Amino acid sequence: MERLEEKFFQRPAKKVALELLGQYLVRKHSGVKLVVKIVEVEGYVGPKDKASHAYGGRRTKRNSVMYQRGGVFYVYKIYGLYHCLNIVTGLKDDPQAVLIRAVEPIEGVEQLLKNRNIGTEKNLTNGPGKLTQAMEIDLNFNSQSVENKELYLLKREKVKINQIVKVPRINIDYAEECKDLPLRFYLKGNKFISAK
DNA sequence: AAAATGATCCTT
DNA sequence: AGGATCATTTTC
Repeated sequence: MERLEEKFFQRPAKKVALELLGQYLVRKHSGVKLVVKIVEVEGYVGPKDKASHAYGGRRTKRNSVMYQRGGVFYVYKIYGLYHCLNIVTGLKDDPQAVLIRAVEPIEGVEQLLKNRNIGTEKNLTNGPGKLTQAMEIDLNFNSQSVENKELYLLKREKVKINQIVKVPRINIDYAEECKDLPLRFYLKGNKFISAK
């Protein structure tokens, strides 16, 4: 199966976000292979996006990865507890990214359950912090290329536009007029969409 | 140097 | 509806 290369991500975040739905994310870790399908994403679209870490061209130790070329992972720790997985999009010095919000388990469910220390698929990967815990994704992947051996994406059939729901993003109440922008996309009817 | 803040999750 | 929990960011 064909992998998504850096080139795929070197386009506007909104477009990349839409096309990421239905694609597979693969994690290889000490001989175990985990495969999931991306079912929910959010776009963060540059310096004028008040919801973005890079709003106003802000550049800090944490978000500096967003200014790299599209096709590298942006992983950060939130609330001191959880990790969020993003993929940088656009060209160098254009800070855009797509946040992976929810995925559907395809392969390696046993290991995913074990990593989350729970017994059922309910609440297994339906949120950004949950999926990173289930797949053992942490700061080690920050600024790594999508073209690496332990975490990468597989190209799958493009999802039809009428199966995609477009709504405002979540938990960005501070973003004022930007908070109503429809940049959260998910697969209609999928059981692994994050709460709310 | 100190205070505030989360692109969240879990329990009540 | 509120608490956990702490690295990062912002403020003084």
